[in-house]
Amino acid sequence: MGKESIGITVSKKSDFSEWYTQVVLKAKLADYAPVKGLIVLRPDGYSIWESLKYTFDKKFGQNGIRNGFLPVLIPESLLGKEKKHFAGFNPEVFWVTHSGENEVGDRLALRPTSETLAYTLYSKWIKSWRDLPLKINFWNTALRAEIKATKPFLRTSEFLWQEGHTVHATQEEAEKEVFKILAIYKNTVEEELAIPVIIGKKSEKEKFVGAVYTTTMESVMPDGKALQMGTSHFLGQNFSKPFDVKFADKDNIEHFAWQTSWGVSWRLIGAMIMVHGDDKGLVLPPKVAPTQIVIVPIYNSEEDKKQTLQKAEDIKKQLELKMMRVHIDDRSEISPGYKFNDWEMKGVPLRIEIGPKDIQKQKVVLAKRYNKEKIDLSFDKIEKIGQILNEIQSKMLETARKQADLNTFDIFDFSEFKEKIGKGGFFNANWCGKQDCEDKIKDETGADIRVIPLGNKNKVGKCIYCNEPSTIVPIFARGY
RNA sequence: GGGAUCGUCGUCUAGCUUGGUAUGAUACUAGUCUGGGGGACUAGUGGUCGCAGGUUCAAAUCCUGCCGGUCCCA
Repeated sequence: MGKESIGITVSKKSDFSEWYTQVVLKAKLADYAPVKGLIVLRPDGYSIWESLKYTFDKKFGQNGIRNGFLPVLIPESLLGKEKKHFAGFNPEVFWVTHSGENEVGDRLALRPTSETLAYTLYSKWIKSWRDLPLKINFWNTALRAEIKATKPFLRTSEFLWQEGHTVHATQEEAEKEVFKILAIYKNTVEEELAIPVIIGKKSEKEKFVGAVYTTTMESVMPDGKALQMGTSHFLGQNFSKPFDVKFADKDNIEHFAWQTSWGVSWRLIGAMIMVHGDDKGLVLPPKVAPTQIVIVPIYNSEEDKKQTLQKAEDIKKQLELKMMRVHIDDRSEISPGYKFNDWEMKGVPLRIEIGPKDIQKQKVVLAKRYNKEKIDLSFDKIEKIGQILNEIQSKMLETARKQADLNTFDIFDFSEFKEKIGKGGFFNANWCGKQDCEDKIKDETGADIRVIPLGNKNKVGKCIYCNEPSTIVPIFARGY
């Protein structure tokens, strides 16, 4: 196997789909499981997830949300209680029909989502207005059988996610919660993963089955397709009624509660790979990188080796004191060049090269992954590395934002829309609000309404399809 | 939902048309030399050819079914 097949063998531009799969496998984030549509997370992949979980937990906690845990099996009778909800999920539910040799009475679903189970419990737990609000988040996996072609992190039959479920005494408070969560999602994804997103509402057609409305966070990927990166739903009383989630209010009258549910999944990792990766492999934003800095010591004689490794250790300790995640690649059997390529494929944000020549000049060579820049840094400036990592983080967001802007277009003419949609992108287009037009646009272009951005009001125009007057400007795109 | 294509040591692969106990590389192990962008030489380990049937004296190769991967189009 030559150097061609150790690294990524296709370019991101010419064969995006193949490129993506290779990066996931070769950067050792994940591998395929023996069952169709399931993947295994390897330590570097799981570490990114843990980092996101840590940040979300902190922010959820500040908002009065605590974590709980729900079982994976849901009886059919429960899952079917809210009819539209059930109809929406039924085609992709995995069913457990046997325990050992015996058939189970009520079939058991492997949870596709936990609303029905959580709310059965909530109805027991909530009696009084004093029990509200109830805000619990669950970190778990959900199972939805994917018949179509699967893709690691983006479309798998089981995925890691968090699902939050809150209950409130008033509609106003519940709706406020929906948007608070959406804001947490947006700022976390932008600050941690350096991916710019657009938040807003889904159309009636695209909303979560069972919700009153769905808010969403969407981003345009480098191949021009849209990726839904998280949703926060206002459930109204649609579930509290069938599940009997009610409480005695201060007026001593029983009321049905108002509810929300919301989630993000490991799709966020998929988005990060697509947005930042390049032809050499993965590029990790420093904040979520399992290893932020790799030190490659270079030496030949035994004496040089000792001296170089010693200095590398010193630098490592110095950086670790500042809470940076550092690794020294002291593998002796492979050459420095191999290591450079290896760590670049794995996306480590910064590389420090140090050898006898550097020690003589009291400096190291610092290589930045995201723009391939190499600079000299003297020993007494080592502590500046923290600052450099922060700069990289913000530059990456900036670059991603420019990329997204280049993939976003205002469009006023339907035939022009049909022509341009082939190349992908986000299209801002006026829409009359009728589902009929939405359906026909989808039929003729393959694009659907990804998001109706917040604060988009009174932009007077004509519906791109039927030419009726319109004040709504959703983003149309083909999605993942 | 429709179409195409693939599955052989850890990885990539030759062999399949025309059946006869599997080729090479890389990785791995050991040693020597090397070391600032995917090193060199020598020796060694590793595969019941995705799974299950069938045809045959004989199946990686032919037939049937299944499982899994990848890509393209709705």
